Amino acid sequence: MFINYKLSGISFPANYCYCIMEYNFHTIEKKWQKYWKENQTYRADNDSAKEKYYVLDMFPYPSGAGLHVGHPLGYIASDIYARYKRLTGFNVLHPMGYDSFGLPAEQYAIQTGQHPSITTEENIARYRQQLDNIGFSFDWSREVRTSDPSYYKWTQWIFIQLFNSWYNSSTDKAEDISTLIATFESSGNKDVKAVHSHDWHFTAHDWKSFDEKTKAEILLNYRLSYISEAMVNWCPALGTVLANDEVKDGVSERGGYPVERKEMKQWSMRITAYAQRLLEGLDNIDWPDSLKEQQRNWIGRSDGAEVRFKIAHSDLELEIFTTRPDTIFGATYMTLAPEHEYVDIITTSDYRNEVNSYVIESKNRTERERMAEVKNITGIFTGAYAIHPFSGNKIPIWVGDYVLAGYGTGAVMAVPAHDSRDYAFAKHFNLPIEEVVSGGDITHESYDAKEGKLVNSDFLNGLEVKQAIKKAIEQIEAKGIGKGKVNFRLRDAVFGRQSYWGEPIPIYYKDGIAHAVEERDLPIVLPDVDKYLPTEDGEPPLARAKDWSYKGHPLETTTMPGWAGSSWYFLRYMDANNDSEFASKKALGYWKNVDLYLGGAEHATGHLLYVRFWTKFLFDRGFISVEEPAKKLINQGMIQGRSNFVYRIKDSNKFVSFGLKDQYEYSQLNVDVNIVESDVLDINAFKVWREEYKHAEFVLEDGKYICGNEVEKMSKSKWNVVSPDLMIDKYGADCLRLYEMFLGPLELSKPWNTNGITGTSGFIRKLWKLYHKHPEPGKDLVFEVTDEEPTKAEYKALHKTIKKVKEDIEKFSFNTSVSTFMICVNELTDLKCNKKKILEPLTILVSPYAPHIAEELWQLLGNKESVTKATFPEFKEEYLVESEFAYPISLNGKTKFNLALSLALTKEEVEKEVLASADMQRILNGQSPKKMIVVLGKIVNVVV
RNA sequence: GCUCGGGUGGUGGAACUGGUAGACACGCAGGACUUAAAAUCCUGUUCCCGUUGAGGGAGUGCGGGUUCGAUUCCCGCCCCGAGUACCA
Repeated sequence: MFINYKLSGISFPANYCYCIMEYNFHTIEKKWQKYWKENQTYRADNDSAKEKYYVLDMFPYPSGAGLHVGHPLGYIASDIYARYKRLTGFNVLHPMGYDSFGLPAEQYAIQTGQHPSITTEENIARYRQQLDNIGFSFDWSREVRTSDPSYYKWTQWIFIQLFNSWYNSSTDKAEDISTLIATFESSGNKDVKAVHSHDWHFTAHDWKSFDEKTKAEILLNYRLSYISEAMVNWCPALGTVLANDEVKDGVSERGGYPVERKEMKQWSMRITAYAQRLLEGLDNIDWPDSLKEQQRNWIGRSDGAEVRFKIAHSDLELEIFTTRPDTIFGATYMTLAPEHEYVDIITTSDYRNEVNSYVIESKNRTERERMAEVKNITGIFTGAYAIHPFSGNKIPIWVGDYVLAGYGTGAVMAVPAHDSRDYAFAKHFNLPIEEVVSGGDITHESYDAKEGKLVNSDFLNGLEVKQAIKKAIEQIEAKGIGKGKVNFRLRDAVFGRQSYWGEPIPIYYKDGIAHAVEERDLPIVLPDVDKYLPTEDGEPPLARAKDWSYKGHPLETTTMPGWAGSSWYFLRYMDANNDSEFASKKALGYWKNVDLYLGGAEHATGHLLYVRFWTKFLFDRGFISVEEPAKKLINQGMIQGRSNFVYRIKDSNKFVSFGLKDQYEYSQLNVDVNIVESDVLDINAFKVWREEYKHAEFVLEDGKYICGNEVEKMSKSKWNVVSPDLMIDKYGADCLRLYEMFLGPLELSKPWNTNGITGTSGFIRKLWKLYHKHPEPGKDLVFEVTDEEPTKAEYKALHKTIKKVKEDIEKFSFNTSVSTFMICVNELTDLKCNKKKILEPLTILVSPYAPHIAEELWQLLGNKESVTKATFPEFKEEYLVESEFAYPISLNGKTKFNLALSLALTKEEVEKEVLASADMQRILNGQSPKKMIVVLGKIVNVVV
C-alpha cells in the first residue's frame, strides 16, 4: 500500500493497527516539543558559572523548496553533541537563524512583483515548522535573520568600521584611518607601510596642499572597504557582478549563466591585507585538512623575487615576478599579458598591426573561452628585446594570453627548460630552450622539479636549487635590480552587487566623494522600489527608490553580497537582541568563539574565508577577543537524491517500462519520487500527478511499470526531494534522527534511501518495550520497572554502552553509537532486564539521539524535570572486569578456535594450556610448534 | 595535470595505537503466529569444496614487501569521488 500524501492531502493515520499498544510517537513527540517550547528548555544563559560550549550550524538560506532530508544531517549531529555537552555540565549555546538575503527570492520578486520579504517570511515559517518537528535543541530566543534591519544595522556598522580602517603592515594589524591621516600630516607617506592599491609618494607638505577630493581618493587606496575601478566578473543574465568564489568554470555558481570580465567602479574588501594571517591561522584551528588545503590554495602564497629587466633602446624597465630566480640564466624570452601597459609602448612599428589585433582578439574572449582553450597556444612577438641583467644577452619580448594580467606583475621571464607552460609556448613558436638545472631531459619535456644542480648559470653553477634561489636573490638585490618578494593569489573581494535583496551599503556621495553614513543613523533601511530590476540606464534597482539620499546627498545604489551577513552572525547569536551594540562586551567575552561548527564543505573558499577575515579585523580593532571564528569545524557529507524516470514513447501519451524502453523511441522524464516505491510507479498516482497524464497509457512488464533511477543532487527540478516531514509522519522524529546518524560516518556523502529505516524504527519499539510489562496480546503496554539490584551481566551491558557511546560522541562517530544502543537493547531484552538502575542511566544515554522518547521514559521513571537537566552517567571500569577471556588461538596467524582461560595466568601457563588442549593436539597432529606468541588478554599464535 | 579523500558480503557500513575481518542494520531464505495478509517473533546468511551438527580452503581493488600475525605499516599499479585549474 502506498499513500501519496502530497497529492491526496491525506495525512498518514496516527496509528497503525498494531500501534495502539505500542509506542505512539505522534502524540509523545508533539507533547515534548510543546513542553520544550513552553519551558524554554534550551535557552542559554549569558550569565553562568558553568563553562561555555558553543555549537553552531551553518544557517540555511530559506528556499521555497523547504528542508529536504539532507539538510538535517548536520543539524542532528550538532544537536546530539549540544545535548551531550549539556549533560556533561556545560552551558551550551546552540542557536539557529536564517541567511535570508539572496538571489532566489529576488528572482521570484522580479517575476511576480511581490516583495522578497514576503516570500522570505513564508519560507522561514515553513523552515521553522520543519525544524521544530525534528526536535532540535535550538535556543530560538536568539534567532537571527540577515535580512532583518535590526540585524543588518550591524552588518552596515561593520562595513563602516572597515571603511574607517587601514592595514598597517608595520604593526601587522588594522588601525583607525585617523592614525594614517595623522602620519600623512606629519611625514607624508614615505614611512607608511600599508596594504594599499597604488604607489604615490607625497610629503607632509604635499598632503596639506591637497584638496579634499584628492585626499579622499588617496585614502580610498588604504581603506579596508573601498571603491575602485576594477576588473570584475560581470554576469549579464543576473545583472550583477560576482565574487571569484561565486564563479565556477567561467559561469555563475547560481544559475550557470556566462560571466564576462568587465572594468567597473566597484566596492571591494581588502581581504588581501590578511592573506598571510589567514594562511598562518589555519595551523591553529581544528578544521578538516582538505578544507584547510583548499583555503591555502585559494590564498596561494608563493615566494620568489621581483626582477627588473632593461628594455633595449629604451629607458623602460620591465618588472617580472618569478618563484624561480635560480633559473634566471635559462630565461630565453619574456612574455607580457595582453593587458600589460607596456605592450603598446614597446611594440615596434613592424609588429604593431599584428600585436594590436592579437590584443583586441584576446580581450574579446570571455573567461570561459579562455579557459576552454587552455591547450590552444597563442601569442605574438612585439619586436622589442629585453637585456638580461647578468648575461647582457638580448632576449625577445612576446605577448601571450597564458600570462595573467592580474597576478604578479603581469609579465614573466620565460624559462622554457624548467616551466611547462613556457616550454609549450617555446616549442610552439620555436624559441630557444636552455637547460640550467640538471636532472631532467629537456628534449622531451620541461623539468619543473625543485631538485638538481644548477648548470650554465655563471655564479650559480653547482648549487642545489634551494641554495641557488637564495644566492640569486642576494645577487639581484646586490645589483639593485629587484628584491625577494612574496605574492598571493588571493584577490580583494568584490563587495557591491547590482541587486535589490541585500544590505544597502551605508555610503553617500558628497561632491563625488564617498562618505560613510553616521553610525547613529543606521540602519539604512532597504527602500521600496516599483520594480526589482535595473533602471533603463543600467543603474541597480535601488536607483529606482524615491529620494534615495542621505542628508540631501545620493546614497550608494549597490547592495552587499550574500556573504556579508554570514561573516559575523556567530557573534550576533551571543547577544542577539542587543540594539545598542552588535553584542555586549560581556557576552563576547564569555562565549568568545564557536567550539564546534558544522556545515558543508562547499563554503571553503567563500563564507569560511570571509568569516575568518572579518573576525581578524574585529579582533584588530579591539571589538572581540578572538582571532578565529571556530576552533573546530566538521563538514557533513551531502545527502544526494535518487531520481526516478519514466519513458514516454515519442509523439504519444504512452509510457514504456524501464526494461522494454529500448524497443521504442522515447524521451526520459523525471517523475516525482514520492509516487514511486522501490522503482515501481504508482500508476494511479501518476495519472493525477499532472493534468496531461490523466489519460496516459502504459506498456508494463510483469504487470508493473518499472522506473529508471540515478543518483543526482537533491533538487526541486529533479523531483527527487524527500522531505523530512513525510518520514517523521511515518516513523517519528526520533527514528529519523537515529536513522540519519545510522546511515554512516557524518562526513560521508551518500544517496538517500529509506531501505534501512525499519531497523531504527524497530529499535525504538524495542527500547520502549524494555520499560514495559510483557505485552499481552491486544492489550496496551503497561509501564513497569523494578528497584531490584541488577545482575553483573546487566551492569556490564550498561557500562559497555556508556563507555562506547561517550567515546563515539567525542569523536563524532554517531553511526557507531546507534549500533551500540541497538546492541545494548538487544542484550537487555535477552536478559529480560527491567531494572531502574540500568534503565534510568540508559534513558540519559539515549536522550541526545532520541530526545522525545527519552523525555517520556524519564518522566515515567518518576522524574519531575526534563532529562536534558540530568547528568551523563559515569562509566565504571569495575563492571567490565573479567576473570576469564576466550583466547582466539591461531595457527600461523589464522584463527582456529577459541579457548577460555583465566586472565590470571602467566604467558607460560597460557602456552601450556593451549598446547594441552584437545583442539590444539588435533590441529598439530604430531607436529611440534616452532614458536608461540602469547599476548595476554588478546591472542595466542602458534607457529609451525 | 595537481591536491585531498576513498576502494571491506547482495546493500549501508563495523573493526581501538597491527591481534578472532564482516559488529549493527537492511535485504534474502526457512520457520512460528494468522482463514489470509501486514506487523511481530525465532533460525540461517562472506565465498568455494564437503557435510549428520565433522572438516578444509580462499578472502578487505591489484602486485610485491615488513611481521609470529596486515583491512591497518611500506613500495609500485588500477579504479572511484571531491576540490582546483595557465598563479610564473
